[in-house]
Amino acid sequence: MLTERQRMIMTAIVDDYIRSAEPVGSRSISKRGDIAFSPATIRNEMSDLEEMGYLEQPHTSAGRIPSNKGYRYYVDHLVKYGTLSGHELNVMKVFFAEKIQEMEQIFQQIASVLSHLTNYTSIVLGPEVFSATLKHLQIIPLDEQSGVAIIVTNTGHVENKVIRFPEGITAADIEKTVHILNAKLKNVPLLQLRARLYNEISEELTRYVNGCEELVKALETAIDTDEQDRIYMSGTTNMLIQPEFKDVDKLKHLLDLLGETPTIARLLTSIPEGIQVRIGTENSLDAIADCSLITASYSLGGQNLGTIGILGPTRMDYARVLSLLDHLSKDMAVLLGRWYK
Amino acid sequence: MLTERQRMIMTAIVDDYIRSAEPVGSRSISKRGDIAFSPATIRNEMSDLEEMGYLEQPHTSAGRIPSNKGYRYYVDHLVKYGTLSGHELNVMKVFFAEKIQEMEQIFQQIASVLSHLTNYTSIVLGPEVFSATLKHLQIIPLDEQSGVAIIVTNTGHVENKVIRFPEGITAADIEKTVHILNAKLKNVPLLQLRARLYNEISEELTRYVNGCEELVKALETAIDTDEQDRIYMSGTTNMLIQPEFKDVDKLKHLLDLLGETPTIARLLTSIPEGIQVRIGTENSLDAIADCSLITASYSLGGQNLGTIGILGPTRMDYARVLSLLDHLSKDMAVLLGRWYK
DNA sequence: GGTTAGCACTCATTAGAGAGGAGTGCTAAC
DNA sequence: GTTAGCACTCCTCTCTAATGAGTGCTAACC
Repeated sequence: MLTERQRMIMTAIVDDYIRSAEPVGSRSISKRGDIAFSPATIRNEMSDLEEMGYLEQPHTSAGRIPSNKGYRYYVDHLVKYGTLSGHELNVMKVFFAEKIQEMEQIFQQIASVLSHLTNYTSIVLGPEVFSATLKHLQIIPLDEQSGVAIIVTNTGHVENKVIRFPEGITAADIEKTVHILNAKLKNVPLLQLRARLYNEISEELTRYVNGCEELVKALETAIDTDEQDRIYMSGTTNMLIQPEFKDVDKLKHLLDLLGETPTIARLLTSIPEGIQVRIGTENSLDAIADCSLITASYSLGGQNLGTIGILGPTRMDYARVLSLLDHLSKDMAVLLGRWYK
Repeated sequence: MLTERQRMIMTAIVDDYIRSAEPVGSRSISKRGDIAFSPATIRNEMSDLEEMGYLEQPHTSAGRIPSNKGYRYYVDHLVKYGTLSGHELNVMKVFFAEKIQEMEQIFQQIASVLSHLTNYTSIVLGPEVFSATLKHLQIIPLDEQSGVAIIVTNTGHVENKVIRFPEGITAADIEKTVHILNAKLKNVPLLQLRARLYNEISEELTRYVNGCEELVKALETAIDTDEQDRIYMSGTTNMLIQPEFKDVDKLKHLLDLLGETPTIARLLTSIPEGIQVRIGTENSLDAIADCSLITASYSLGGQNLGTIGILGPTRMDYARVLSLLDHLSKDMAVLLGRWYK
């Protein structure tokens, strides 16, 4: 579609604009050395590129900036993954060498490393709890009417919820129920837990225990954990230093959105595996219409576990972020493999 | 110290400045009606008040604004608690009528109500877990080398931590240890748990179980929960709309600080009971040198549990926030009483 | 035909000048 | 003790002109 020269010019414009945040003029490209044409020639090409929708002009006498379509073309055809700098590798090495105590720490730290290295906002989607299997289920009574339901997975993750006991159920009933459930449900994937609770189990239970339907219903709420617990974020305040968010209103919208963990969780879970770049309005959330979201899924043993991502202005350093995410998502497999042992 | 007229003028200046965020001139005060003196007279008084350090002047030909000392005097001697508006009462009524499922929800919601009613940032310090007593302690093995230690309190709070088993300990040993610990430690306040673990218990345990010292040490880390889990915050982005934070650098510092939950936790736990106002540099944190922190502790049955607070610019509506916090902290006692039943 | 030099034109940005106005401090009169 | 009057300060706003980066177009060049 585009000639080689147009591709070179396009690359130059995107690169320059990413660096400077200023519209790029024909003369500055001509002076770069790698494109040995006069400003007039480049102007003609730029005019064509604008007509095709890859560039736009803030006003008649300004340089050009990439349009969303332009960024898309750049990401799809032009960007070259860079190699990581010594500093970057070092920061990651230090991080991966650290002794990790808790699962959650890994993801919080990954997010922290990402935002520090990029000066953008990082979002990490931790592994789905549901891919884990049930290790142990327990109800610990607090008083006559209520107790804490606790679910432990094989990964060491603990979910807990205060539940209210149904009327007239005895402590012995509860104990019996839990005992039966444990025997039946051990090592069952959490994902299937709900279905199993309803189909097989509850039928059998009613034979032994009075009023256990209510109890099972209460238990169900405990496994119904929120997706938002999987979200780890870091560097949200880095948005402040981006010139595209000088406007306080726009900034507030953005930060408010980032505070809505459930929305962010929904956004990240809806993204397919692999490395993905969503530019501007491709995200269909108004608040991040000026942002790009780059994500990379990480996996273990072929199974997709979660996603790490960077949210920055559309004018973000795609090359660097892409190579960083690529590298880090692969390292995570190693790290998690070590953890799960 | 101050004459009645000076106090009136002081009140007028603070009130006006809180409303307008603009330096207050002598003429505008004279026109208010409640102070029937000419601008010249008021100018003389203002000059005296400035000399005493209660007012300052951004530049020679501007009006006066309250100094930190001025705000301090205002808060200590001049402010009158307002009565809450119908709207405010209504929002709170709706909130308190809501069915609360989990303890944590209460505090998150209180924070949310506070920030929405005030348009400032709210911070809630939840009750100290340590004031609760141990209901149940358990170790659920994940594999040969590790397991999850779970602690349930009488309030339904659950703490959990992955621990590594000491070398050579058997499943039976672990079970025995947990059994002994439960018998010994049930209903012990968490605060005393650590001491009891070391003094009485571990001595007795060594008689029965091999290598249990290591296990106890691992358990200890589980009760060592972070203060930061007690912090609930809402409305941090409200800082953006305050004119005192037009400066992006200052704003970033502030938001970064608010993201450091441990620091915030330390700040709030260091504040004495009752209603407290900390103005500007009284907080000794650079990032909130232009902010005031108003806090009110809440209690249940005479025992202090935690704190609710509002962080806003020093130019904040003290009267409204004070009466709101006063009211809400008292309501919380009722709410928590109902919860603990 | 592709490339380039030249030139007129556009328009955001900046600096400077001047007017306006809010507010003060001081003095003198009430 | 209070107030009117007045000179003075200094911020803010607006207007203007200059600057300059960048464009589009045309005509010449290879």
